[in-house]
Amino acid sequence: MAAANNNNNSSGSKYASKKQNGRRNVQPFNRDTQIKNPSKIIRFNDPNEDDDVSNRLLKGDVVTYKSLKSRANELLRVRKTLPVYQHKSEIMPYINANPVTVLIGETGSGKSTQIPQFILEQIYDKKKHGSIAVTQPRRVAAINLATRVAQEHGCKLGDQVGYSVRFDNTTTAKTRLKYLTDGMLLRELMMNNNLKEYSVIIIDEAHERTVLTDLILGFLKSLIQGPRPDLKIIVMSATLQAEKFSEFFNNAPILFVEGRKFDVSQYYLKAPTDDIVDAVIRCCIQINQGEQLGDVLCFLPGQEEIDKAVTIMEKIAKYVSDETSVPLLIPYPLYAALPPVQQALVFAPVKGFKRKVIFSTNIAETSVTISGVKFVVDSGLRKVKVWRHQLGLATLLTVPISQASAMQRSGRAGRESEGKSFRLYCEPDYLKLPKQSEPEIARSDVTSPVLMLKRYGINDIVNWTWFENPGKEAIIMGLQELYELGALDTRGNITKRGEQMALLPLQPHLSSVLIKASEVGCLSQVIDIISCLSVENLMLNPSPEERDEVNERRLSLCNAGKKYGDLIMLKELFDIYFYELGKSQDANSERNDWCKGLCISLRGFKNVVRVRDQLRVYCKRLFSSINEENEEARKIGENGDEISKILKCFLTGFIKNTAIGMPDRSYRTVSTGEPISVHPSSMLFLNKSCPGIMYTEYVFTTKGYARNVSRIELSWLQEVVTNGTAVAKQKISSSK
DNA sequence: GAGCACTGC
Repeated sequence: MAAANNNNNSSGSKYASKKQNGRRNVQPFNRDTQIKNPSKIIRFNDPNEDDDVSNRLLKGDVVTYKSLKSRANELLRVRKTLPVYQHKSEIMPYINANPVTVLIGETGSGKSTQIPQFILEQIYDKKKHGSIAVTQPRRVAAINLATRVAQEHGCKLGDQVGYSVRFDNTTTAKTRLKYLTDGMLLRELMMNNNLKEYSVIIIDEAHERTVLTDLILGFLKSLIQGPRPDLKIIVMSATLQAEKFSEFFNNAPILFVEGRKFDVSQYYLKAPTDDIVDAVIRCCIQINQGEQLGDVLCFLPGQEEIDKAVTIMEKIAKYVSDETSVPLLIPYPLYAALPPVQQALVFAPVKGFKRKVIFSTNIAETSVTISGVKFVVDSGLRKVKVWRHQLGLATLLTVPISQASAMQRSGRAGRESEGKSFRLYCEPDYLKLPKQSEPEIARSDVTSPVLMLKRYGINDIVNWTWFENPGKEAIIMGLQELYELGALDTRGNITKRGEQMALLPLQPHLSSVLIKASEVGCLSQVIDIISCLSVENLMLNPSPEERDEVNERRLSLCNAGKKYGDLIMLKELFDIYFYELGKSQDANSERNDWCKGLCISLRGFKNVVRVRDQLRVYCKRLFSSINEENEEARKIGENGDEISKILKCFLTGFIKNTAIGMPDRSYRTVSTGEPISVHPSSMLFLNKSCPGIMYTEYVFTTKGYARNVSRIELSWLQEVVTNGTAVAKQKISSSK
C-alpha cells in the first residue's frame, strides 16, 4: 500500500480563490484550532439515544428555571469554542443582508445548533414575529438537535425550542425554533399555507440530496419568487455542491466555515483487487499487526458480503493474534435489516486486549456514528436502488461510490483523534470516480412527488422550479400512474380522490388501496395490512441455520396466509400480536418471545401500531361517509369471500404488479410478459399452484423478484379493470 | 433460495 497526500484544506482554498476572482461573494474563514477536550464534542445521530432523549428531559426531576439557566451558562463555554460561534460577527451580516445564504460548514463547525440560535436572538432583540424552521433528513437528528439546543437556550423542550417528527411533536404555541424532518415540512406545505408562520427556513444537510430535500428547495424557490418574498432561506451543507445551491437561488452568497475534525491519512491499493471481502479481511489483519489500538470500520456494499466477512474473521481471529503484541479481532456486522439487539452491540466498547472490527453498509456513512473508530477500510462500493420507470421495476445494483462518499467514509476515522483510511482501490481510480453520487430523485419513482406538486396546484410539472429535474419521461410516467390510480382526471387536474391520496401518509398506490377499502367496507383490515407494509424491516431475515425452522413456524401460525400469501399473513400475525398477546399481565415479554421465535422485529410491530393509529385517525377525518361497522377493528378469519374482497382492494392499487402462472409453474408479468420469480422470503415461495400473483414490489437483483406476494384469481383482473382504473388507461393509449 | 439507506398533517 502506498501512502497518499492528505489534503484536508482543499475546499477552503477553493472558495477563497473564488473571491479573489471576484466571481462571487465568498467569505473564507481560517481553520479553527482543534479543541482540547474531545469528550465535549456534541455528537448526533446516536441511535442509543433515539426518541427517549426528550422524554428524559421532559419527565426528569422537576426542572426549575434556575437550573435550566445554569445548565445553559455551563454549555455557553462549550458553544464559544465552536467555529461558527467564533465567526458569528462575520456570518450574521451576510445572512441578514441576503434573502438566501448558502452556508458550508464542515462536521463539528456547530452550524446546525448555533446559526438557528443566532437568528432567534435577533428575532427577540428586534421583537419580530415569526419563527424558524430547521429541517433534517432524519428523525433522530431533529430530536437530538432540538434537545441539545433547548439546553443551550436554557428552556424546556417545547417552550421556545422544540421538534416535530412523525408520531412525536413537542412544539407548543411558544415555540419559535423548530427542528423538523424534511417530510414534516413538506406535509406542512401540503396544508397550503405558504409556510406563513415561519420567517426563516433553514435546510440542513442539503448535500445529502434526498428526494424530500430536493423537493423542499424547489418549493422554497417558488415561494420566494411568488407569495413569500419576505421569507429568508439558509441552505446548510457539509461540503461541495455549494455552487449548485448558490446558482439555483440566484447566485446567493456562499459562506464557508471549517470544522473541527482530525487529520485522516489516505492509503490506496497499488493494484486493484477482484475479491473485495478477501481484501477487506487482509487489510484488517494488516492494521491489527501494524497499527496502534483503535477500532476498525469497514464499508462493504451489502449484507451478503458483510455476513461472509464476519464468518471468515470469526474463524481466523485466534490464529492472527497473540496475547502480548497483536490484539484479538472481534467482528461485528451492521446493516439496517439486522435485529436492533444485534445492532446495539457495535456501540459497546470491547474489554481487554481486543480490537473491534465493524463490517457495515452505508448505514455507518451518515446515519450511525460509532465512537472509538480510528481506522476505516473502504471497499469503494455501495448498493443502490435504481427505478426503471419504463418497466415499473426497481433494480438493486452494486456500484462504485463517489469521491464525496469516499471522503465521508474516510472522515469516520477522524471523529475523535487522527486516523487512517485504507481505500481498497487505486488512487487513479479514485480520481476517476464521479465527484458526487447521482441525486436520489434522478433514480426514483416520482409518482409521489408529482402528486404533491399537483396537490399544491402546480399545472406544468415538467417546467416547475425543480432543484433537479427528474426528466420528462419520469414525470410523464408519474402522471400516467396517478391518472390510472384515479388521482388525476383526463385533463391532468387533481381529483377529489387525488386530494385524499395526497393527504394520506402513504405512497399513492397504498393510499388508493385504502380509499377503495373505505368504499367496499373492509377498511379496518386493510389499514392493519398497510400499516405492516409501511414499516421497514418488520419481518427480519433468519440466519441460514434457523431459516427452515422459522419458516415452518410462520406457516403453521398463518393458515390463510399459507394459501393467500404475504398480505394475509401480515394481517394474521398482526392479529395475534395485537389481540392475543396483548391481554396477559406480562404482555411485553410475551410479545418479545413471540417475535423472537418468528424472527419478527418487536420494535417494528410497535411502529405498526403507531402507523395504524395514525391511519385510523386520518381515515375518520377523510372518509366521513364510512359506517361504524366498517371502522370497527377486527380480526381476519379464513373466510374466502372476505379475503377476496381485501385482495381485490389491493389489486386496484397494484393492478400493474400482477403476473400469470404458466404451465411450467413459472410466472410472467401481465404488463410486459417478463419472467418473474416469487421471492424466497414469501409465504408463496413453495406454493406453485397460484393461477396468478399480485405483488407490492418488483425488484431485480440476480433476476426479477416479486415481494409481498398474494394469490389472485385471473377473473379478478378483468373485474377490477372494468370497474375502474384501466378505462383510463385505454383512453391514454388511444389518445396517443 | 434472498434482503442499500432514509422518511411522512
